Amino acid sequence: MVDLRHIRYFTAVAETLHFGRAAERLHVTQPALSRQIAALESLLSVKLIDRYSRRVRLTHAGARFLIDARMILASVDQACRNAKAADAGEIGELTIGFMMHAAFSSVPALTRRLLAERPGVRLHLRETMPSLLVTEVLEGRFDAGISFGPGHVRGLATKVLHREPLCLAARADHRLAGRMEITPDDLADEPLIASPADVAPALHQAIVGYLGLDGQELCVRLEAQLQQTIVGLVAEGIGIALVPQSLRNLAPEGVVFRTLSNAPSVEHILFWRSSNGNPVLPPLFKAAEAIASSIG
Amino acid sequence: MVDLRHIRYFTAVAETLHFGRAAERLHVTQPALSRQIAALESLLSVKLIDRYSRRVRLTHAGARFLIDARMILASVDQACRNAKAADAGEIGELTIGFMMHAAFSSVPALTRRLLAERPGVRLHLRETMPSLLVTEVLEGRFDAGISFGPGHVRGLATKVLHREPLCLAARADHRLAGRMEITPDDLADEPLIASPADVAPALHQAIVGYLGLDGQELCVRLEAQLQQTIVGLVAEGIGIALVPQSLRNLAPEGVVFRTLSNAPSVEHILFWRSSNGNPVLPPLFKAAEAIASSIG
DNA sequence: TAAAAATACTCCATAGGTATTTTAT
DNA sequence: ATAAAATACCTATGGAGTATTTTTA
Repeated sequence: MVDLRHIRYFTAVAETLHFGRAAERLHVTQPALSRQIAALESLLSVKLIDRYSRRVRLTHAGARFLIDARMILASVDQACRNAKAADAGEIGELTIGFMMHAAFSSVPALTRRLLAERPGVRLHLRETMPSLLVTEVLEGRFDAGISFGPGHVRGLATKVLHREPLCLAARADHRLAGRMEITPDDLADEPLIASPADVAPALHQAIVGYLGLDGQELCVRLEAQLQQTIVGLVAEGIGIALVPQSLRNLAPEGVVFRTLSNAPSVEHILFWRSSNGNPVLPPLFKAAEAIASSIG
Repeated sequence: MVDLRHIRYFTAVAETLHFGRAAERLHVTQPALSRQIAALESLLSVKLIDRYSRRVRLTHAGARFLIDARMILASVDQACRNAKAADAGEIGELTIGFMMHAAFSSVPALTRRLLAERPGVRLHLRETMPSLLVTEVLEGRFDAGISFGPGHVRGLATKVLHREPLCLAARADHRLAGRMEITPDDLADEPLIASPADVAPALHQAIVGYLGLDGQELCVRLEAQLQQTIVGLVAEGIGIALVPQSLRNLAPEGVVFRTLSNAPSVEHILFWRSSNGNPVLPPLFKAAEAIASSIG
């Protein structure tokens, strides 16, 4: 069976056209080299080298084999380096799922930093309904997720990526649109549009806490999973909402955003399965730490 | 040093994800396989496989290495087949030099047949001054040449490819242009344009023989190496010429061709260095024989 | 407890080394 | 006569086999 020794030895002879010097280059003796070349020719049933008493030449088949042999040796070398690079997280693939509106805040910051640090990494970004994110990460289809905190889930590790205040989203003709600053009292009788508690517990909690409804049910006129859907409904005049500030980036015409006094914040949390061994995860944590440290 | 055994063994384990079954597939025992995989990981300093007590999984580095490993094994296989194919003349390169006007007769016939028989062969066709052809072939820059017979040259082998009669080329306003058939006597006093004897001995001999000038000097008004140059000079009214029939294919306006009674023929000869070991030469001979057998 | 991989130990196939021969210039 | 590859013969590395142990689900 042909093996790399044959190919290495052949390449040395083909390149020097001299068994003695090739043997020297390979740190073996000339007879050992002669025998291996003969063995290779016998395995292939093809003469690769013409031996004359004072010089050596490649046959046409040998010239062809040299081309392939060099390619093979380069491939083996590359394969070894690739394995090391993959182990070090320098090349590889990473799939990140995220709630959609993070596409305008934490996702670009995180990916820009990771790719700058690891140009060999291929990222797969998957906009995903928040309700599915944790499952996808736990079951290994995503390496990491970004949402408003999955809470404490066994087997998940987390890191805060980004923090942003909530603000009021209302249509321009709404009575609160004229105010410069909004207080919880202003919102007391207003029916809100919001996500269900189970979809975004942290966001829900921030809103409930801000309104001072300890234990009371939040009065929700309409539920939607995605923040941009909520803003869309605000634009239609169906209600008002408390949404993360970054939603300004994708608001439709006619919606205004107003600062809340003592505004509560929500966090974008990066999370991953603790047992996930993808070597690209550590560089991702590092990128996450770097952008988290720039939180105000 | 990594060798193909490591790569073959790893691929088997990676594909079965089971050391026992992989060992069976490889016709070795499980401990031998385990040791070789461990040796590979140690050579790379990278863990390629995660072993659990009841199942085996690839690490990320292992998954990367599997991709490369399969490619390497396929390349080795291909390299062996290429060497055999090159040895059999099924793939390879062949350089053929030829006198220019053969481009309209023997060259297309020969190359069409060779390439139909050997689709993997790459042909390099080189239009070449006849005076250079023999040297190029003898010195190995061309594998074969096509011309009007190089005569007997030590170290060259030859094969007749094509035979064509000579005919008269004259300008339309020449006195012989009106004749349907020309005899040697008609040409007695006419100064001819022709190639020097050393450039195309066989052609020269055919003309001398036809005119019945045993030993006498051929009366040549003007010499040129290439037949198409000669026809060009005929078109300018500088003289007449006896040229191979295939020159009709590239005659300029105003030149007519007239049949010679008992016209002599010249042969297109394929020749090559007898010691040239290019495995594509035998298929070329075969193609040459096939088209030669269709000579009238 | 059992399936599956790792380890311990032995053996031998084969790659490599030394000395010599062959070959063609 | 000599440069260079092949051959003969011996040595020893390391890959493979058998038997056994370790590991964890």
